[in-house]
Amino acid sequence: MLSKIKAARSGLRKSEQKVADAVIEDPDEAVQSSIHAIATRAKVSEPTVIRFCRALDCVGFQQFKLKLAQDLARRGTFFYQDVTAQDTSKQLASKLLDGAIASLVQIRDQINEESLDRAIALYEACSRVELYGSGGSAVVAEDAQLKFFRLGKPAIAYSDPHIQHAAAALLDRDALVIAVSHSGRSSDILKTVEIARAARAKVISVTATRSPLAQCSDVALTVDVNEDSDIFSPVKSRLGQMVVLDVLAVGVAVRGGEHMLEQLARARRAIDFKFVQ
Amino acid sequence: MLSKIKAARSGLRKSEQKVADAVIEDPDEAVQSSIHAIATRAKVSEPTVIRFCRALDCVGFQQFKLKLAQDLARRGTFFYQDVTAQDTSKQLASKLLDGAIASLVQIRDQINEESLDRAIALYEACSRVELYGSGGSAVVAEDAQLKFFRLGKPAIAYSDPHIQHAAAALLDRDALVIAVSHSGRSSDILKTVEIARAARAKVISVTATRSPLAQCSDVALTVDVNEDSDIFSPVKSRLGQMVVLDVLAVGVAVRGGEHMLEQLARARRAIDFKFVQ
DNA sequence: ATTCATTGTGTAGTTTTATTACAAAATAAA
DNA sequence: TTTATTTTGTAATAAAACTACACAATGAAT
Repeated sequence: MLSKIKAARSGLRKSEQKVADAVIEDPDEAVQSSIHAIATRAKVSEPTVIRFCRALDCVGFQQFKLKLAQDLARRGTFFYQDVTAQDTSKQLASKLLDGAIASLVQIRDQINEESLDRAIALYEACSRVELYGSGGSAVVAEDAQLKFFRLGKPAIAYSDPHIQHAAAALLDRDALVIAVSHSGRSSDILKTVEIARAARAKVISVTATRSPLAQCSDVALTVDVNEDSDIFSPVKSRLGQMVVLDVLAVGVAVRGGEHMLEQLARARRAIDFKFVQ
Repeated sequence: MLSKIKAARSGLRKSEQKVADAVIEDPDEAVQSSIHAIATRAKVSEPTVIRFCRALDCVGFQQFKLKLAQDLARRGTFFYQDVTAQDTSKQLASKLLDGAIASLVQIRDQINEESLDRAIALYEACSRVELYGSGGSAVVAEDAQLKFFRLGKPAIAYSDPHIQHAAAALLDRDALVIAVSHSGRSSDILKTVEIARAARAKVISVTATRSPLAQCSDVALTVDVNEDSDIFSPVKSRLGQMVVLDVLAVGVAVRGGEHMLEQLARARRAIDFKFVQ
């Protein structure tokens, strides 16, 4: 709703724009105000405020306020907070989970559909997949390997930079590399990708926007997350990377049709077989 | 707010309870209704509706509606939806991310503070940590190893069940095991934990509520997630497990005071050093 | 069982808020 | 400059929210 106001602003009449500005300036105030209060603040007449609401596809002021309130509620649900030594365990957990949730919300709102489609196309065109990630990203690469090797083409993950170099040198034009790196600035992974591209392999990177790694890959699936806060290596971006790779794998699976879904179901049953009870 | 109404219901007067019931029965309708409409539906007078609002710590009906609306907005934000073959990539990604977010919200709302405190205490009392997880859970165990080994005590993750057995047999009463398993029913991990406990090591499990694994460990950090939908091995519970272990590690770090935080900062800088630019 | 006190509920009226109809002002076109 | 059109505000109306107060119900004490 707030973004809708911003988008619609230029298409509004002059005095309606004043209302838009007043609302944007302090939305929290706006949801608690009456028409009169908003009209006064925006220095316009009361009917203008109603016309403003109608221009935004609301039947009246009340509905506008309701929509705005819900928008604000969604927005402010999971906000990042620093943990302090005084927090109880419960508070600590809530804060960290809120942070993680907020970062996934951010990723959801930033999905680049085109990149995703191109990534799926690259997988469909390749004959095998190699996943490279070191340190924390190794975990993500391994997790993704588990998904991709069930999709029918060989998939393998390497976490040692030296082995990555060697493996990359042995790739060919039918190979697909998925390079995972939080910062996209680690010299190891950049070198590996350079080698892989020299061997004419295709490269999908899962990394930060506009990072060197993103720039030197065929498709970049970007995962940008506010990490200032993480005490350890970046958990939040790791979660995001895992989900993004899950999206890619599911995307491939869904486009693979019945046959592929059946194959996946079989793989799951084989694992469930090991459970007791 | 809705849960507040439910909680307050019994403490309300008879006719106010009628209002509560009317609101609970159809909250979405309620947020769009006037006092008159709600009063009619609940078969009470209009002032009763206002008194009902006041009983819930709202200054008036408008504020009540606003709060309720925001509550509903938060509630219905991320709901799980199955992916279909007709989805665009964008829809697919949104659905999967919503599902992941919903599961983290669920975990946040289910945190057991007492378990968390006891888990922190177990870490503080131990001299070394071993992390066991196989298959998908191996990834989680490895990720956690990265966190825990920075906290000052040796930490090692094993993903091969046979090696887990052997390692568990060599533990002593000062060792802490962190056992990760989605289902908590894999016979391998149960056997491993049995061996570890026979060696008098302490066991923290990260698994499903009331699973065999949860029942045979000293502390269970439970991660319950609706997985019906996952095409692959359970991504959502894996995310949840990672975050829960992050909470545990941060909890330990925060209680460790300045010294420990400084040590962690140093570890991060050592890694950042490798980046280009 | 009856009275009195207390609590709960509704009626009727008041105030505030939202909305409409219309007229004046501003803008653009002829 | 005139005319048509759009934009904006004024004033009136309708609707909604709220208040004051009176009546009803309940329960405790005689």
